[in-house]
Amino acid sequence: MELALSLGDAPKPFTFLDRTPKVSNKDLGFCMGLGSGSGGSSDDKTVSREGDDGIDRREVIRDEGERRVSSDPPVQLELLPFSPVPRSHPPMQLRFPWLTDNLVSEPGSSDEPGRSGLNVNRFAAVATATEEADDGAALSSPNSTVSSFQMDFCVRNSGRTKRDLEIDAERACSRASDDDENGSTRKKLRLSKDQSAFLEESFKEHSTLNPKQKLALAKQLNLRPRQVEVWFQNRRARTKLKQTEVDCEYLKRCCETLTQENRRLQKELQELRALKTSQPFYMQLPATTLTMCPSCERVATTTTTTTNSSNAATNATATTAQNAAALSLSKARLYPFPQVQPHMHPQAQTHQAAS
DNA sequence: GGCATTTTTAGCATTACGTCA
DNA sequence: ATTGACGTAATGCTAAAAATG
Repeated sequence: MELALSLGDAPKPFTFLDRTPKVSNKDLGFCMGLGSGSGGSSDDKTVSREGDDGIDRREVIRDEGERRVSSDPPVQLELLPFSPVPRSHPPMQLRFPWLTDNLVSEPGSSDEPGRSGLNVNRFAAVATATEEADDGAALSSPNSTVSSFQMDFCVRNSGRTKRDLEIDAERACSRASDDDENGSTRKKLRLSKDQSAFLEESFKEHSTLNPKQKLALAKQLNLRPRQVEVWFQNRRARTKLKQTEVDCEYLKRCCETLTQENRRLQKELQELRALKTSQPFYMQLPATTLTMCPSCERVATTTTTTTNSSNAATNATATTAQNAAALSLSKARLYPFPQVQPHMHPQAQTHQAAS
């Protein structure tokens, strides 16, 4: 049994969304609730320096949390595989922003019929996020595409209603503001199923995030970059733990198998010893030994015959044959490793061929 | 280029919160 | 209503890598 778990070492673009054009009409996947924040204030921008230092980062977090509620309808993103696309709703596609080649640069210039690429600035919440990302991107990467990406998603119907998502966002905001009042209390926002599902899908592509990806993901999910970062850290830890459990289970089974095999071999050895004492001709068998070729240090098999027992062997041909068969079977069982091929040194081979 | 210092990041252990039976 | 178990978000610390002077 072998488990292959690729975690993807090198950062690379998420590819599962690259495939979306192929399944564009069938759809992708999960229903994503984006609680839209209110329009970004100038204050928001001043504090969106995630990464400058820990303190500043926490400040950003607080401010972003306050923004989490809006009267704007939340944007729902369907990510459930191949769910039907209601005609009444424009087709959407949630893309990772760093996949610029997939993005629709201008509304209406979509390469896919029926898909309306929406400029992120059309949504107040996203516009806010863009402003933050501009700051963040400017810090993390001067050539970052984060600031200029345009998210291509539209409102879609899903199992959850818009109101549900609004309630989610309101609850999150209410908790956040309560915490802010308390000051010292630890915030713990439970991510929605949709957010988790999207993060999960992202994790399948990348087990680690670069700053650009982190920012973009945070924007899309309306989370703080730190939350995305933490989620990935915890997710990696869970993966590792799970893998450890699997490995442990596997080793346990190996151990059990080997213990059983050991018992069986011990038993067989006892039987062979009993056979040896009861049948003295057992010793007349040719002995197979392993020797090391001195020149190339490879193992070779040699067979020697006990010469002084030839008569006895002749007299007991049948018995010896039986013993030989039993012994060879036993040897095969005793040493279930890849057999050492009889080795002959190249020089010896040429010599033998010549003679 | 080599070195010292600072910053960033991932990993890890742990804590604390939310949910559920 | 309470409680304990569990899952998981969040925190703090460390070491290594990367960036900077």
